[in-house]
Parts: sequence; structure tokens; C-alpha cells
Amino acid sequence: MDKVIKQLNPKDRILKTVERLFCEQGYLSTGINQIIAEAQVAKASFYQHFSSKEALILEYLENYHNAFGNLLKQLDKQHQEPGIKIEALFDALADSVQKGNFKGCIFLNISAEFSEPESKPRQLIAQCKTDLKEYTEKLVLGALPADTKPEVAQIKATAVYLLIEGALVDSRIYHDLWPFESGKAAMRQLLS
Amino acid sequence: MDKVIKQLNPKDRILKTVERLFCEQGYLSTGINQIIAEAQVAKASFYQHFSSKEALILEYLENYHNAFGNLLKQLDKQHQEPGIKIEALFDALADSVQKGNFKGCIFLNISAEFSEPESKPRQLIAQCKTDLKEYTEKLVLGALPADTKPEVAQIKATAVYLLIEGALVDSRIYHDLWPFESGKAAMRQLLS
Amino acid sequence: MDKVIKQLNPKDRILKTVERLFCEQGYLSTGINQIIAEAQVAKASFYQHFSSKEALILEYLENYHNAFGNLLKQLDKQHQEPGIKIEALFDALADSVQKGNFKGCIFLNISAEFSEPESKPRQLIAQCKTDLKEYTEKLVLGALPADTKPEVAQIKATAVYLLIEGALVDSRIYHDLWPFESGKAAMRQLLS
Amino acid sequence: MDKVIKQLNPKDRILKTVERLFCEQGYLSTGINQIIAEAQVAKASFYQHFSSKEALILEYLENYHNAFGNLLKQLDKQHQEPGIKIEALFDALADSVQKGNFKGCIFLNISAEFSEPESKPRQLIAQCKTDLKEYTEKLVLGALPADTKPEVAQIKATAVYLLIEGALVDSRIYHDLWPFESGKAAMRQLLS
DNA sequence: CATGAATGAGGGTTCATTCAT
DNA sequence: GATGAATGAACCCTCATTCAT
Repeated sequence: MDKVIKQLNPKDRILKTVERLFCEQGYLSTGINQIIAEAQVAKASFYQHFSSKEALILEYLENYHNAFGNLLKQLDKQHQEPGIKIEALFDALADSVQKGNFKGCIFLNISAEFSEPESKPRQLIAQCKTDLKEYTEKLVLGALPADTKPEVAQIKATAVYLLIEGALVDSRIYHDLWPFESGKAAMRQLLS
Repeated sequence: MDKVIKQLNPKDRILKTVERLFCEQGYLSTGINQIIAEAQVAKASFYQHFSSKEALILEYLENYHNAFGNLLKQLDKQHQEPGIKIEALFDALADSVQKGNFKGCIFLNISAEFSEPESKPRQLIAQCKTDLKEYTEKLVLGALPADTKPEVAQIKATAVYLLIEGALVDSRIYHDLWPFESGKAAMRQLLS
Repeated sequence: MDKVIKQLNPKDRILKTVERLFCEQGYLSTGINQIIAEAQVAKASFYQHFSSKEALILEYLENYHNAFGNLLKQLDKQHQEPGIKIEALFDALADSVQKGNFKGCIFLNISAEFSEPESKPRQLIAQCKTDLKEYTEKLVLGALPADTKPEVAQIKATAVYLLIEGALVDSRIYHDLWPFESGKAAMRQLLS
Repeated sequence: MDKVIKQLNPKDRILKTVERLFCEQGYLSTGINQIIAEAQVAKASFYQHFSSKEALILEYLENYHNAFGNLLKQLDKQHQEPGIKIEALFDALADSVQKGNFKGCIFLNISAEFSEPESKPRQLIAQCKTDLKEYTEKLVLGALPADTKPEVAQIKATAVYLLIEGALVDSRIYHDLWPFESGKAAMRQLLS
């Protein structure tokens, strides 16, 4: 484990470490001291790479945002039918929540720790959510029967996105995957 | 303002103060020093009434839980038709989010600040959400056409709850009420 | 237990309680809150009977001083021969140390918690020790062979007192009675 | 004075300061705030070097233990005859007590402030005392006439140690050196 | 006489950050 | 580029004491 960490340069060691810590403990509960201790990096080295703790979470969120974008692209490539893609999206999110030990959605969690809506972390998180919303809506609009009325189609598209959001938070609340299963079932209802 | 606060006893002054601060800033970002300063209470007085900061948030959450239960009861009494009651539920939640300056759902926000799922605050929050879920599902089951298949009915009932949860978090993310409007429109689709 | 305490009046409940607590934990580590909680007395009642924490320990030390004086008188009455009385003194002190769970000498322990030599507690403690010293020396002078040179007799008398003091502190250090046994053996050597 | 302190690094400034404060006031009565104020060190600097207040007293006691061990070695080298070495031991201890303004024995004083016999400070103190006991007994056994019976020799050896312990505590009680003088006289009696 | 609420001062500890090397 | 020492501000909590009732 240590050796694995040591193969990376200090900056990546830090990012790799907070990937775990921010998920497990949140932003505020994770102190600089713990970060540098677990990343095996000197304190001053930390500040050489990140001007502040907030700069760190920004870079972390950007990386996470990119990774999430890539995940969506990958999911998009793996299947043809929009309906299947939506199923795959639910499955992928449920899977990541389960692997993350039911912490729910990192973006939503971190959003709760920043009270200023205009702060950069909050803006980044909003951007992320917008990406997910647009992707989800695009898929839903593609998956609906061709004769669906445009107003109804839009309602259903946004509904599926909200179901996903609800499933993400509630998987944390209930420490369970049922919100994803229920969300998926509801999504099928809306698409049928 | 100060005079208003001073009319209450110290314990209520504290509870009144954190009602605002926990909503605005969250739990971790709100220090004891700020609480006692704004409540105009001596530090030792704080600990006369609350054995710890966690004891405070527990009492705060319990109060909030009760108030929320009362809100649901009131909503239930004000209307007859289940369908109308659901509309009223969406409206009431949207209204409270707006009045709270788009902080979203206090329960969900505070849940994000406690990493231990077994911690008492998290358990209380889960109980609150269960209450909301059961009330919502009961209403939906009552509002659906009588000939709805039971499996479908249950899916739709849980779906409406998840839409509410999604609307609550996303009203914070987007600092807007559109998630409630979209959620409500989707709910109508499901009930029709 | 509680009923036993409740049979006493508040003031005696407090004194009875600190008799135990000051012995077990010392003076500084025993807070007013713990005292009133275990004595089942209201905080203001405490200050009705004792003007301060220091006033409490003074009264406690005075009581202890008296009790110790009575112990010496009782020992003195129980035997005839000075040599036997000295043996009984060692035995009684060893016994009380053992019963007190090897906390050593309360007087010496409390002395260590007051840095001002002129403070009242320290003066009271010194008085207590003087009483013990005088009693011990009187016994030794009475127990020595009649032809002992006065200078030597005085040396031996004080020596036995110092052996007792050493045994008292070291029974705490080593959590054992050997210092009393060794002290007693040495005393016999000096008296022979 | 300040300049003298400032020549040392923060850690040594702290140790130098508590050397004085723990002796003058004891452990419990000496707060971190006073320590850092007099050592002219930031509070966080304190915790960079000592993980807690107890860690500080442990390091302090270890240093003191070492210094005491060195004192014994030095005394041992300075003289040839065991009898003279014992006299020197009494003199050295009396001297240190006088220089410390009659606070008695730091080890014994601090022992009185820790109620748990198994606590690390108490264990360290017991080790110190064992060192003194063994050194003293070795000297006494060497100084006694060759024809002394082994049982008697051992009794006298331990007796001299107890006399020292008694002298140490009583020099604090009486704020005087007479316990050392009396102890020394008694020791001579036992050795003759 | 007895009480619980309220207090100011201080307890020990940790925070994110900067500095000299 | 990398380091560990040093920092001021803030953390949560407890102390012995006083007050109104």
C-alpha cells in the first residue's frame, strides 16, 4: 500500500489520498495534517502544490468532474439504444455508491459543506449536476415513443434526472440500494 | 433584535440561534463560540443545558422532526382529496425551501456532515425521512385510480417520494425552485 | 448506599463524600460538581456550608487531624509497654494504608497539592505531623534502655518518626506494605 | 532573562520552564497557558513537540530520572569509602532540597497528583525510587562491618533508604533541613 | 434553609497556514 | 523542489463561584 503511494509524485499522492478521505469523512472533517500524514508528504510540499485547502478541493472536484464526464461518455459508447443506456446509467451509479460504502453522492455531500452558493466549489458541483441532467434528459427524450407530446417528454426527462438525484441522497440516508431499484422501476414506468 | 432574544431563557435562546445558524452554515462550520455570542449566553450556561455540541444538534433535530411531523399533520387536515394533499405537500416544501434561502433540506445537509451511519444524528435523520416517505406513499396510493395494479401503485408511490428528495437537494444545487415545479409536473404524470 | 448518605444532613454528606474522594483522587482532581453529585446536595447548599473549596478541605483536614489524634490516644490506651505501643502504631498505620488502597498518607498527598508553605492547609498538615512526631518520639524515649545516652536516644526517636514517614510515602510508590515491615524491623534494631 | 530563554529552541524553552514550574507549583496547578506564556512559545508549537500535557511530564520525568542517575554516578565516583558516599548522598539531597526552596522531592510530589498507580508517570517515579533504593542499599551493605549478620544488614540497608524518603517529604512539611540532619545522624547510628 | 440557573475565566487541544533552511 | 519547525486563531469543554427564587 505504502509502496503504491510512494510510486506517485507528491501532488498525485495527495490527490489520491483525498479521493478516499473526502469521500469517507467529508471536506471539513478531513484536516491537512491527516492528509499529509496519509499521503506521506511534507506539510510545506502540500502548500507548494496547493495554495490552500480550498484550492485542493477545487482540483479534486475538477478531476472528479472530468472522471464523471468520462464515465458518461463510456456508458454512452457501450450501448446503442437510449433505453439501455439509461438502465446502464442507473446501474453504474448504484454500483459506484455501493463501492463507495453508501456515502451517496460526493458532489451533493460536499455541496452541503459549503454555505456560499457562489463559492467556486458550489459552482463546480452545479456544473457537474447540469452535465448529468443534460445527459439524462437527452437519453430519455431519445428513448420515449416518437408520438410523445413535447411537453410531456420534457417533464418525463427531468423526472428521471430527479429520480436519480433522489436515489443518490437516499442511498446514503438508508445505507441501501433500494432507492436505485425503485428509481429504475419508476423510470421504466415513465418511459413505457 | 437583541431584546427579542433576551425575552427567552438561555436554553431557548440557544435553540433559536442554532435554528438559524445550522441552516445557514451547517453543523461543523458553526462553532460554540459563535452560538453563545449570538445567543448572548455564557459558555458555561450552554453546557448547563446541553452536555455537548452533539447533544445540541440532537435536540435541534428532534425539535425539527416534531415540527415537520406537525407540518404533515396540518397539511393532512387542510385538504380532503389525496391528490390535493400531495400538491400541497410539494407546495409547502417548496415554500419552506424558498423561505430558507434555498439551503435545501436541513436533514440531508446535516446528514452529509456526519460520516458515521450509526451515529445518533444520522439515525434521527433517517427516521424523519421514513416519516416523509410513508406519508407520501400513503397519499399517492390513495390518489391513484382504483384499478391501478398494486405493483405499479407501489412503484409510483415511492417514485413520488424520490422526486421530492431529488427536488430538495437540487433546489440547493441550482438555488432555484424549478426542481419542485418539475417534480410536481412529474408527480401529476404518474398519478394520471 | 444512597439511603445511608441521605440519613445525614447535607453538610455531613459533603464531608463524608470528600473523605472518600480526596483520598481516592486528591484535592485538585476532585471538582465541586462531582462532590455535590455524589453527596446528593445542591450546589448552593454546598456554599451555604463552606465558603469555598479551600474552606472545605480545611474543615476536612481538621476533622482528619482530630480523628488522627483520637487514633493515637486509643492506641496509647490499648497497651502498657511503650515498645508494644510503637509496634501497634506501625500496625495501625499499615492497616489504614492498606484499607485506603495504598494511597499513602493523605496529609502528605494533599501537602503536595498546595505550593504555598504558609497556606492554611499546609500549616494544618504540619501540625498533624508534629503531633505524630512528638507521640512517636515520646514512645521511643520511653522504650529505650534506661542507660541510653540522651543524644543517642533523641537521634533514635526522630529516626523512628522518619522511618514512619518514609514508610507512608513509599507504600504509595510501591503499592505495597513492605515499607512498613521494613520500617518496623529497623525500629526494632534501633530499640534493641 | 527573556534573552536567555530565547537562546534556546522552543522545545528546550518549554522543558526549561516546566523544570521550574512543576517544581514550584506542581503538575495540575501548572496550566498549558502559563507554560507557553513563560516559555514564550506559541500554543501550537507546544503541541508540535509534546502530544499532550502528560507527554510533557513524562519527558520531564525521564530527563529528571536521567539527571538523578547521573548525580548518583557522580557521587559514586567522587569518593572511595561507602560510608563517605552515603554521607555525600545525604548532603547532596539536602543541598538540592534547599536549592529547590524546600519543595521536597519532585518525584514524590508528582506521584501525589496522579491517582492511578498504573499510570506512566507513576511507573516512572517508581523506577526512580527503585534506583535510589538499590544504590543506597548497595552502599550501606558495603559500609557495614564485615561481621554483620546478613538479615540485620539488609534491615539496616533498607532503613537508610526509608530515612532518606522520610527526610525528603518532611523537608517539605517543615520547610527545613533538620530531617536530613536527623536522618544522617540515624544512619550513622545504624552503621556503627 | 435549600435550590437550580447562570456566569467569567480558564482548561487542554487542533486548525489551516507561513517561515527559514 | 522539498522539508519540519513555528505560529495565531479557534476548537470544544470544565472550573469554582454567585445569583435570583
